[in-house]
Amino acid sequence: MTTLTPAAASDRTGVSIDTLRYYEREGLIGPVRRSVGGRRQYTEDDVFWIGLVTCFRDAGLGIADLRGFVAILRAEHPPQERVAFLRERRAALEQRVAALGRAMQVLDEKITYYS
Amino acid sequence: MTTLTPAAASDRTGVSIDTLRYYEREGLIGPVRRSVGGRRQYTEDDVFWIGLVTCFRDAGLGIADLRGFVAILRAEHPPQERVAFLRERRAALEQRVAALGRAMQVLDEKITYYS
DNA sequence: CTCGAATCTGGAGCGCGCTCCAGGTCAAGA
DNA sequence: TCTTGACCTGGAGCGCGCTCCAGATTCGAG
Repeated sequence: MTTLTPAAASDRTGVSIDTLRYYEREGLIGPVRRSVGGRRQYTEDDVFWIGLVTCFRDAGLGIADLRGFVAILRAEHPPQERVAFLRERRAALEQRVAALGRAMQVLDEKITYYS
Repeated sequence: MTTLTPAAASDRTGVSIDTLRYYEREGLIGPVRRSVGGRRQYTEDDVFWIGLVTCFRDAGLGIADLRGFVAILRAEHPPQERVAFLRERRAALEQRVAALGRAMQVLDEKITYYS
């Protein structure tokens, strides 16, 4: 199976090498397989997962939130517990969207006013 | 004209007294009028403005962003410059909404999967 | 085999956005 | 007048999310 060096994984994901190691330390990704010499070998699955993490980070979730997300998806949990957790997270995101909507409305008012 | 003490302004806005003073130091609000003895006296206008700041903070804008916002609205700028700035800010917020949408979609997929 | 680039680890440093603290001032009630 | 509590200032401290650094190790090209 073909794997990626840290530099390649960084290029593919747009996440810095330092941050990749940080995420791994924090348990958000991996643990990533190592070569005999101890170098990291990122798989396609790793890259995909990093993409998910990035997606949630971009959406404003904190490291702790993501740790929770990882925990729920990785460990064995009854489906209903997972669904409950996921719905809760979704609701939180909706709150954020609402906050953004309010701010955009204020901007729109100002834009109208100055136009 | 009736004014509010720091404690009252904090109650009304939901922003801590420390944070109100911090915002003032950073130029996001005020400068707030003072009593003879040097205590702050918040006006209704101040409270309203604090509401705006809070709205944008909740939407995820940084202190520096808000300083820019304040500068554009307070100082004399040609309307078209203000509008350009406001539109730019609005576009940034749309980006954030899009990021949230992507994250919510991922959650929805997982929810569907586990349901 | 040698050299240089890439990677490793542990830990320090940094910018942000507050939050807290010490030490002093002001103001309203008993 | 005295006390008590809210408020003042300047500055330190903190949690987050990286980011950078030193010093050692590994690996591929020549």
